Amino acid sequence: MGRKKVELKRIEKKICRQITFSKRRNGLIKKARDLSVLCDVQLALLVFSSTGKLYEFSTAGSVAQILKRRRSHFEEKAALSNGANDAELYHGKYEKKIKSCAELLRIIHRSFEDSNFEELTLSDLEQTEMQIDAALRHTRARKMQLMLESMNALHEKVETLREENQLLQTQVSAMNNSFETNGMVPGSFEPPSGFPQEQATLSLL
Amino acid sequence: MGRKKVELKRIEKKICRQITFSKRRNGLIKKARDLSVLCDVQLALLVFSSTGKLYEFSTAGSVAQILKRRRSHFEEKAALSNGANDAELYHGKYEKKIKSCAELLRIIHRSFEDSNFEELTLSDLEQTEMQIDAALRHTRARKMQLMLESMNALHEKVETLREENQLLQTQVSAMNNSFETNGMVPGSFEPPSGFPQEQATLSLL
DNA sequence: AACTATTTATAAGA
DNA sequence: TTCTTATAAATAGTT
Repeated sequence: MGRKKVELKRIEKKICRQITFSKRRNGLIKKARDLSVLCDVQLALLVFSSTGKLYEFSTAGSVAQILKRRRSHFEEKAALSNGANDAELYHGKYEKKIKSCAELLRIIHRSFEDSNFEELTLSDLEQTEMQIDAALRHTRARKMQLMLESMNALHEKVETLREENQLLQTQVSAMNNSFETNGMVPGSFEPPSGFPQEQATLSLL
Repeated sequence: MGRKKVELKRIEKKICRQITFSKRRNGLIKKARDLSVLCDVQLALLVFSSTGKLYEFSTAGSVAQILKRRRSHFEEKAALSNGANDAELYHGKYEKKIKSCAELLRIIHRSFEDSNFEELTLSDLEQTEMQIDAALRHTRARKMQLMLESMNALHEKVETLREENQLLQTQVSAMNNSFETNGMVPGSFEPPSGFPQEQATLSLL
């Protein structure tokens, strides 16, 4: 629609490309807006120019809302094809949980790769979103718990070793003294250099 | 562009609305594709029909890729508007880091407590959302890094102490032997019970 | 940025 | 749904 027909291929002249981009981007956004008004639909349009600039348009106030809705959409689909329920996910036996996790991953994967979204209904979206979010927090919390337990165990180990060490050092000193008071050659069993008192090195922890 | 001009308002007749939706949706996608080809840009288009069906179009293979790029985009933006850059955040001085965090918290607080919360535009809020989300992931990543560093340091400390310990034990044994060969009372400097060999206790770590 | 000759999209009808 | 076609809208090249 112009003075002459244009080929559908990248416009080589940079200036022309930029001008066309500007014109057509506005046109596209106008058409998107018209569509949303005329047909009462929500939509979002994201455009990255060749220079990396981002142009966004959406009805529904914000692109984020559309993306959220999109996420819910997929989550619902996942929920429908999901065999595992809450109880299994959170209170089941070990095998069940593992199975559920694998299931969950599989479902998530499928959700984001499949193309037949048409089969989804909207009824349980919110609930599914909550479930996945809960699963995420659950996983994170468990991870943190394990890490902290591990660190506590390490701290205890360090303390135990340090105490044992101190006792041994005391012993060595006492024995050296004993040697001395018995007129023997002292010093031969001093701790080798490179093993100092080990007291102020743990500031990082 | 049709037999007559249409008003820009919701089409009331459902049948007409659906037909128009179908036509214009296709038109919009075609225009989007043309724009991406002619001007060498990446874009994504998400449309939810009034019946809840999702229609997606994107260049770049998948919508997910565009969304990922969008996320990166906002993260960069957040990083730029944040006084501290990556290097500063990770290797900067304490004060700088604290300042950045305090700044962030202040912004978040302001966002949620100000009486003119209502006056913020949706795009403001969306940007804030993206920035906070980026900060969250940043914080999590940093936390993990520090925890893993800390655990590594602890493991090293344990190893060091264990070696030192072994050396001391060897010393004590040697000294006891020395006492013995010199006809003195042995055993008085044996390690007290409760300090066993400490060899197989670290399976957890 | 504005103009305008053309092409393109599409509303209504079949 | 699909096609047809009159007409509205978008826009390529120009100024």
